Amino acid sequence: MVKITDVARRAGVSPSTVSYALSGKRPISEETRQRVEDAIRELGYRPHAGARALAGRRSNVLALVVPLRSGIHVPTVMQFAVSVVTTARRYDHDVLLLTQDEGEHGLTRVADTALVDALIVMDVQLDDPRLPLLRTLDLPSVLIGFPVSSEGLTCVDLDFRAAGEACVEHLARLGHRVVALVGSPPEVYVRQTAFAQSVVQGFTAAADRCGMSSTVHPCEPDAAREVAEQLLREQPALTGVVVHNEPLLQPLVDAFEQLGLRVPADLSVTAICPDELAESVRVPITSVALPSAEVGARAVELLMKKLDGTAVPESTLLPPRMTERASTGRRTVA
Amino acid sequence: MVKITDVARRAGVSPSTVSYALSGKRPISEETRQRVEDAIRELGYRPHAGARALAGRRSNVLALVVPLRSGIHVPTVMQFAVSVVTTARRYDHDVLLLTQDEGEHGLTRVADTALVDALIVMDVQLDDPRLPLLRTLDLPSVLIGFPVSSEGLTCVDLDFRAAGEACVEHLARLGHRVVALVGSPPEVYVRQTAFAQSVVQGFTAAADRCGMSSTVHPCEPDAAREVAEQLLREQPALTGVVVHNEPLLQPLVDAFEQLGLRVPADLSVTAICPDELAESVRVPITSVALPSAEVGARAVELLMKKLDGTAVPESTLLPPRMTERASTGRRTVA
DNA sequence: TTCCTTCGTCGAAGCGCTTCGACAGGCGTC
DNA sequence: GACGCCTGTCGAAGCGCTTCGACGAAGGAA
Repeated sequence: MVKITDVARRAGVSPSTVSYALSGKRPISEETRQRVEDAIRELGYRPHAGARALAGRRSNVLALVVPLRSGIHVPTVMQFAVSVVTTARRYDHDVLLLTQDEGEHGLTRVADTALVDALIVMDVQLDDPRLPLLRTLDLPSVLIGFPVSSEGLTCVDLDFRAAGEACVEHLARLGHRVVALVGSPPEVYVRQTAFAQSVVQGFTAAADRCGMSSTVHPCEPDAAREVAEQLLREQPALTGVVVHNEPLLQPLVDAFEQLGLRVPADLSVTAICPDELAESVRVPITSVALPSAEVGARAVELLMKKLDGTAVPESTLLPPRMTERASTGRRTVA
Repeated sequence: MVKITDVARRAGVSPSTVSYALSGKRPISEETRQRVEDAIRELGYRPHAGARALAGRRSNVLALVVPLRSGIHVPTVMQFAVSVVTTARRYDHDVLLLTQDEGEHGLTRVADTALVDALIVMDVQLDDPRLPLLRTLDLPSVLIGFPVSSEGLTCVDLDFRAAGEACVEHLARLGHRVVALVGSPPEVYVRQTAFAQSVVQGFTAAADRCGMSSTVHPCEPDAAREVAEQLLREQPALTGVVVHNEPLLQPLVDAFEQLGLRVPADLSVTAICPDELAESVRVPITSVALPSAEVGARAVELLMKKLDGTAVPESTLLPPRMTERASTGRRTVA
């Protein structure tokens, strides 16, 4: 293994000079820096991560806690994780993967052993048991999602409330008067996951504001047909649907069509989902994008600022971005 | 931060004794061990990961390289990753997440900086550019999937060839004579991904051996309808289908039914996919399980053995496990 | 009894890096 | 010209842990 003393000898300087040339924490003359860089290249030097972490009190590793529970959309999680890793690499950090099942112990462990410098926690619940811990831990952290109170924490997410509103308002502008929200599976609401509730709130508030009649339907991933039938039965005047349930989107559209409704002629459908998904449905769906990659990148950027000692806002709500596609149209008077 | 000297003082022993009590690398009297453990508990001691890595030349971290490319089934990857993390934790290791886009540099980097002790590489291609690197790197590694030659490497995977055979043989036993394989998207074959090719080989070989007529159809994820139509047009005598393409499974079954074929009365369908998926289709599918969790666990176990210095077999092929469900039946003579 | 082991513990020497204080030399200022 | 002040570099002191060699005590073999 080639170490810093080898580089120093080769460049004709002291190890500390090599270190400073690398970190830029003290001025080094251009000429010396060049010699050091050459030596590093020639010897193929790579600083030892453990030694660096020990002496520098920074491991340059972030922990990412991913959810495992049912009802979450796996590709979205994965896309998020990849974006976190990619962004972290741009800041010369690596990412340690933790699963939710180690729970709070996992967080304490990686924090206490100084394995990581900071934490990213996904799938935060309104009243998440990890919050007190995160508040006392002296590691910086960023949460994906919003608990009841984000006081003393840093949270990022799509503004789901605004997303719900945007869908309704879009339908309102198109003349629809009766709308339904087909939501996540019931267990997601029972868990009090913030984002699911926010959508409901935004949806309901906007519908009320626009004087529309609205209903909400939590829904299991394989219950497309039943929900479609139920909706038509209970709400014959329904002309607008908002879907906030990724795996259900395509089946639900299929079910409506099988029940004789044309999209968008008879029924306008909007969704809150990744753009990719919205575009892959047979009738491309007008949707508010679920920007996992952006959220991931943003989370890392916030964390880097915090590690620098820069203050960051407690909450970062990404504004919804709606893309009109083929699945929505003006209400045709029956 | 509480450190080993604090523990030592509290227990009335030297730091080295604490270290040995913890690692078990030298005999320690029961009484001393007890005092040390008490001190650790009382003080809440956690060894510093960096210091440990520096002195002990082991970071207790594994790198997991996950694929990002199109055509792979994301939930399967995720399930695999989770299983790797869970198993690694059982051996007191953590998992660093690397994405494929850092490529070989990522591997060299984490190896050279001694950030990790070992590597798990997913989505290996027949002629993977990373192979020479993995052979020369002195870190132990395990590959998921099989390249052309696994010489000097350690590879684990489902025995995809046998899986392909099992599907065909199952159909053969049921009296089917004309079968088709609906495979992964063309790009997967172009990339020479081993597992996809193995399925084709097994499928074809078994069909030949059984005197069946067989064809193979790589297929894009959204081309269900087209493929179904094409199959019926080009092979009117077709009565058995093997699907090796997760996202396509449900749509393909739907398409067949829409074309007037009942499953399994008119057409028997088998698949190679996660059990979970096979069970979630409207007609539960007879399938060979894609045991991501087992593969992940096995990969970690092999790695742990290698880290111990134990020799392990170069290739570990998990035998296919087939579960009969509702989608296959005896061929009804037309 | 003597000698050789084994057991249980300690002290000290590192692991490879960062960082602090020091200092030499060059510059601008009054 | 004396002074202070940057600029650029060095040496040394750790960071918290593991491990090696040493050593006293206890036990067994001869």
